[in-house]
Amino acid sequence: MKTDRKSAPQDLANGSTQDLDRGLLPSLLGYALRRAQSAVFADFSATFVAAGEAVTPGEFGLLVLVDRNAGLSQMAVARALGIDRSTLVPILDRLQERGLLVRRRSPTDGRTHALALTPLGIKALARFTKLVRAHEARIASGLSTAETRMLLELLEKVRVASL
Amino acid sequence: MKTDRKSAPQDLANGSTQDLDRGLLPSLLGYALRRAQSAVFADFSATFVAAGEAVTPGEFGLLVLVDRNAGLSQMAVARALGIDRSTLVPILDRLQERGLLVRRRSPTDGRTHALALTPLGIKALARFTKLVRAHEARIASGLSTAETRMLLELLEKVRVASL
DNA sequence: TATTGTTATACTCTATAACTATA
DNA sequence: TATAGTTATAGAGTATAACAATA
Repeated sequence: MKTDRKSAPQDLANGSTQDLDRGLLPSLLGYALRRAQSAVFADFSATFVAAGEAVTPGEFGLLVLVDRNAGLSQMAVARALGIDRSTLVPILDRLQERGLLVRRRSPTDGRTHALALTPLGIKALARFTKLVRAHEARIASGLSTAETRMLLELLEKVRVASL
Repeated sequence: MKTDRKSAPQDLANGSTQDLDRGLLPSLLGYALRRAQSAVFADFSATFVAAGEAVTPGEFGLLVLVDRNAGLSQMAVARALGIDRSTLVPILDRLQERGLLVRRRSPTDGRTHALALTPLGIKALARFTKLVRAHEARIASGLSTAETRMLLELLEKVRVASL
């Protein structure tokens, strides 16, 4: 396949309202994924800002993980999230400063911290979960339930194939 | 729907190989999108590193855009990419330092820059495009062509619903 | 020796605000 | 006045390397 450079349109210079030629980009899965992700992230942020809350998708995922798995270590969380252990430190610092989560010394292994939500963190997570459900309903509002299920399956197939 | 906190499993402390309980996360579109994106991004990076090239998905998209739309201004590119004009500056700086792209003064509007690929940039983009096609084939390798087409459509519906 | 968490450091992406040149 | 591009600055996310405490 060729890049087809010759068929480029005329000079569009600056603030033209007309659509740009995106070439092969619209046929790329990676590009569609990035654009969808970006729009979904914007809706997530807007949902929380509108409710006077401040949580990122990553923080929400972390809170759910710690809530469901008592006494998780930082390494275990980092592995589950696919990030470096050093990356996790400032994220936990912030959550801890906000009183949502605590690092306890593990009684069985002095090197690790047993992570746990505080009572405040548990209540906050319940509020966040409601907001996430509203957000999810909005981003899936253009899809039937069958399509939503299908999309989840296809995304998982892509994820596995990309590992 | 409830959060179903009671049914959480036993203490998993640290480096347990066993899978964690991710609660409601696997049913969330936003979460599936983030995880797929992350894996796809990792494959993109690995593909370029293996070929001795260094381009991010964002840089590739920018290069395609400038290639297909001669004389585009920075504002037009920023709008098309959905980023602030100030965010674009260091990205263009890097591409220009690498000799792939130039900022020319627009003859018609002294405030704007007409962006264009250099001959080197055009050749580089051709190489990058081949790598992207290989990368795309890999991430879509778990899908039939019908599924790939379907996934593109569903992602676009999600993007539009999230705006 | 190996692992966990932390710190120091660095790079990218993102933004807002203020500045300049031009319209 | 308004717009385009730049700079200064700041915050979040990502990483690597080195260190202390513990195993």
